[in-house]
Amino acid sequence: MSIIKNIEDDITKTIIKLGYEIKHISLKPSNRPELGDYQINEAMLLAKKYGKTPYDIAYEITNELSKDDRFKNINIATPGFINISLSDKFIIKALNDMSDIKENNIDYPSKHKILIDYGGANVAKELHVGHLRSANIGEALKRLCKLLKNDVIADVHLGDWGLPLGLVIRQIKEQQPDLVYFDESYKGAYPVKSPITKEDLKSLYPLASKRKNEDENYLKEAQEITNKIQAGSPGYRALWKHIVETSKIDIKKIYEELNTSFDLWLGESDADEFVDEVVSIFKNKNLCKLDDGALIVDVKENEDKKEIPPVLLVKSNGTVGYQTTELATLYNRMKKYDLTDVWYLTDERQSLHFLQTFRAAKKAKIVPDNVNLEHLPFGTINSGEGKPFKTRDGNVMSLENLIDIVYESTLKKTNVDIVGKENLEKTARLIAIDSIKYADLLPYRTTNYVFDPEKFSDLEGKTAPYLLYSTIRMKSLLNKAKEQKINIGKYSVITTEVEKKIILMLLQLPKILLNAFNSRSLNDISEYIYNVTSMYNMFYSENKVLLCKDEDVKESWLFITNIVYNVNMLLLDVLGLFVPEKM
RNA sequence: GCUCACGUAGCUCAGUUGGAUAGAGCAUUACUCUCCGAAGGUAAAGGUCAAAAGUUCAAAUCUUUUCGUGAGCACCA
Repeated sequence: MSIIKNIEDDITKTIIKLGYEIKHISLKPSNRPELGDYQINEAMLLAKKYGKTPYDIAYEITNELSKDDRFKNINIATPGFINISLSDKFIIKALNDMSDIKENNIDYPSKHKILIDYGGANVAKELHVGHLRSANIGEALKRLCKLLKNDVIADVHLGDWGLPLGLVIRQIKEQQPDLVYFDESYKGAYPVKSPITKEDLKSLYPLASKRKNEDENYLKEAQEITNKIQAGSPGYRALWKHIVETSKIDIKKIYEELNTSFDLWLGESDADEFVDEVVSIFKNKNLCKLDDGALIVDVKENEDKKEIPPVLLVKSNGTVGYQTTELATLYNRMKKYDLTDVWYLTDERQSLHFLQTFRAAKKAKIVPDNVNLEHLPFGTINSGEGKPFKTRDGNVMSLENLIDIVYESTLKKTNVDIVGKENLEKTARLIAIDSIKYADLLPYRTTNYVFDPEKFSDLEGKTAPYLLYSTIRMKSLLNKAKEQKINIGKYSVITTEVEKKIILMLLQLPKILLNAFNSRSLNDISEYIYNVTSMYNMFYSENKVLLCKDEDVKESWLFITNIVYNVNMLLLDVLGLFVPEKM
C-alpha cells in the first residue's frame, strides 16, 4: 500500500473510533500552503448529520491526530477546515521508502482483463491528424493498465471491410481498367505482386471520395464492388488483399514511429466468418425483425429520453454494415478471451453507434452482463473555425506531414555538439514525435481541442522537450556523481523548502495514477510530470548539488534527484514517450 | 426539429465525486550563465469562470432558464 493511503486509512480509523460513520477521508494538498501541507474537509460534511458544529467535530479529530507524531502543525480554520502537516522525520522516511516505487508509492485497483480497441486506422486512407488521439490515448492507457497490474490486450481493429475499400478499387478500375482482377471470366492465378504502391494509395481515396460526391453511379458501383469483396468474388478479393497488405506495411511503420504497438492486428474482415453465427443468434432469440427489407434489432429502452434507432443487422441488399461487424468482432473476442472489460477508443461522434451495439450485444447475450463494455470517446481535433477535421474530404494533413513539420523545427534546435552528428536526425525525430504525443495527451480525453501545427512545434514551456531535457539533465547529474564515486545511499536531511514540496508532490503519485485509470484520461499524469519536473528544476537552479560541501546534504540531494528521475522515467514510459540519451 | 456535449486570462488548455484567495503554458515586459546541461530559473501584468435565477455554512463545479458553438439522429464507417 502507498504511504499516502496508509496515512489516510489511519486517519479514517481515528475518525470512526470517535463514533462517526465515514468511508474514506482524502488528504487534499492544501490550497493554502501557509496553513499546512494538507486539508481535511470531512468535519463539515459530518456536522449536519450529527447535529454538531463543524468546528467541534474538527476539534475532536485534531485532538486525536495530535497524538500521532507523524503529524505536526495541526490547526482548524473556520468553519471546520482541518489543516495538517507531516513531520520532517516522517517526510524523510517517506522519501527513503519511495526507492521502491511499485511497492510503496502505487496503489493497485482490482485486477481486470481488458481488451482495448484503438488505432482505428483504415487501410484505404492515409493516417491523418485525427488518428493521433486514438493511438496516443489507447497506447498510454494500455501502458497504465499494465503498470497497475491489469491484463491487457491491444487490438488495432483495422478498417478493412467497408465502402472505403470499394471506393478505392472503383478508382483503380477507373485508372487501370485492364487489370486482370476486373476480368470476371479470368480463371487463372492472380499476380503475387501488388499492382498498387503505397504512393498510389495516398491519392486513390481522396480522388474516389471526391468522385463519389459528384457522381451517383460511381458511388453505386463502389458499393457493388464492396459487396463483391465481401461475397468473396476472387478477382476483387485478390486486389483487396493487395491493398490491405500494402497499406498495413505503411500503417505499421507509422504506429511504430509513434511508439504504439498492438497485440492483435485484426481487422473488420476477420470478423466476417462470425457474421452468420451472430445473425442467427439474433434470429433464434427472436430479437430482430424485417423493416423496409432490412433486418433490424430494436434496442430501445423505456428510460430513453431520445429516440434510439435500431441496429441494422442485415441491410436490405443482403450485406452487413459496421454494426454487425462490430458485434461479430465482439462475439469472437468474448469467445476467445476471458475479458472483464472491452474499451473502445474512437471520437465522440460514434457514441450512438456504441450505445446501440452494446445494447444489442447484451440483449443477445453475446456479451455477459457482468462484462464492462465501455466507449471511451475522445474529443475531435478541430481546425481554428471549430470544425472537426473530416476524414472524407480528402484534404486533411497527414500524420506523416505533421511529424515532418514538427521535425523541422526540432532539428533546428537540436545541438549537434551534444548529441553527435550521427544521432542528430534520429534524436530530432524522437523529440518531434514526443512533442506531438505530449501535446495531444495534455488536454482532458473528451476535450475538443484546436489543432495547430505551430503548437505542436513549441519547444518551451509545458512540452515534451522540457520534460525530456530536464530528465536527461537529472540523469547527467547522477552520472557525474557516479563518476565521482559518490554514494547515494539515503535521504537524511531536508535543507530547503523546495525539497519538501517535491516530496509532498511525489506522495501524490498513487492518487494521480488511480485517477487516470478511473477517468481513462492521461491529462492528470501529463500535468503531474510537468509539475514534479518544474518543481525539481527550481530546486536544481537554486542548489548546486555536486558543489555542496556537506556530504549528508549532497547525498540527500542526489537521493531526491534519483527518485524524481525514476518517477519521470516511469511516467514518460506510461505516456509512451521515448527518452533519448542526450539532447 | 429532437438528443447530447461544450462556453474559464489576448491565444491554447487545466480545475467539474461542491471547499478557503480560480491555475498553467504561450504571447507581452523586466531580470538571471566566472558555478553540476540556459531546450533552464525568477518576477510583473493579465479574470463580472457566457448571462440570470435558485439550492447551502460554502458554487467555475449541482438545478432551471436564456444566449452562443459543436456533434449525433438505421442501409457511410
